[in-house]
Amino acid sequence: MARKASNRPTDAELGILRVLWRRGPSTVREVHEELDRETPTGYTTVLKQLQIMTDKGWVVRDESRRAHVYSAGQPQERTQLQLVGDLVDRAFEGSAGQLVLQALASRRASAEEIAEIRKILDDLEGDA
Amino acid sequence: MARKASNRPTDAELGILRVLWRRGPSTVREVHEELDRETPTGYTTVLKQLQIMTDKGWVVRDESRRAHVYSAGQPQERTQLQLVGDLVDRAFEGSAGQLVLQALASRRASAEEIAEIRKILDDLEGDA
DNA sequence: TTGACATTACGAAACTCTTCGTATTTAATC
DNA sequence: GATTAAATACGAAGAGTTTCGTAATGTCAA
Repeated sequence: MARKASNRPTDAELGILRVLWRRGPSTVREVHEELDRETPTGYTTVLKQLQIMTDKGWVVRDESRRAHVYSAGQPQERTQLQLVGDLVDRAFEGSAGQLVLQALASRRASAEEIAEIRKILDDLEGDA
Repeated sequence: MARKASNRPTDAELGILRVLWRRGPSTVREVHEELDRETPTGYTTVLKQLQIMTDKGWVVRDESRRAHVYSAGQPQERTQLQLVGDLVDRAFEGSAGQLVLQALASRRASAEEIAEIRKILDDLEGDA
């Protein structure tokens, strides 16, 4: 009796991806140091996660040096896109507009972001 | 060695919440019939989930009749808000604006929704 | 009251996720 | 080559999720 794999990074995996997005390619030690500051974590825990994430394809590993170097397997934007699309399907019946409304209603967006959002809205209406 | 409870509905739980949001208060049989169309599921599976969700507080149970009647424990919008906020924190470094940009870049929004989004943007800028 | 049948309760199996201890390997240094 | 420090590999434990079979219970009708 299993659940089907969900095609999105788990919480721990996303925590590591955040670090890699910020730092770029990093060794286990580097990832661990940063992660350990936010959330105390064992070194081998991070190592194991990175190994698992390599298998799953979330990160790629450069083994050319003794300390392997890991980096995100796909651009940050692509992963974010997947996550948003997934949430739209699971909680908003496929309506991105509804999700946007909830997001804007709840949290601050910067003036620059608001301007960018307007531009995208213009483009969207231009097509229609 | 545990992961900490994540304060958001799991996939199966969200599937059931979607049904309750659409149908309103429903018996196990009603939820099962609808869910089974999209994703074949056993009756007792749905029952068990609803019992678990009752414990977790995601749904409330009316036992006044033989066939218990379940309904969502909080408004759809509130759960959606939690989910969006959670994703903003976990994948967008707290920036709702970035999430909105990704959402709009990826999926269609209706003309009505776009108009509504513009209105919210106006309000946001009015405050600032 | 006694079937018959629907419904709920209970419990466990199969699997994933997360964590980390211990063992092994690697590479530089003596 | 032997020693040593750092890094990786392995494996397993504990918690949570998802699924469902089977048992117990409730309800209506004959």
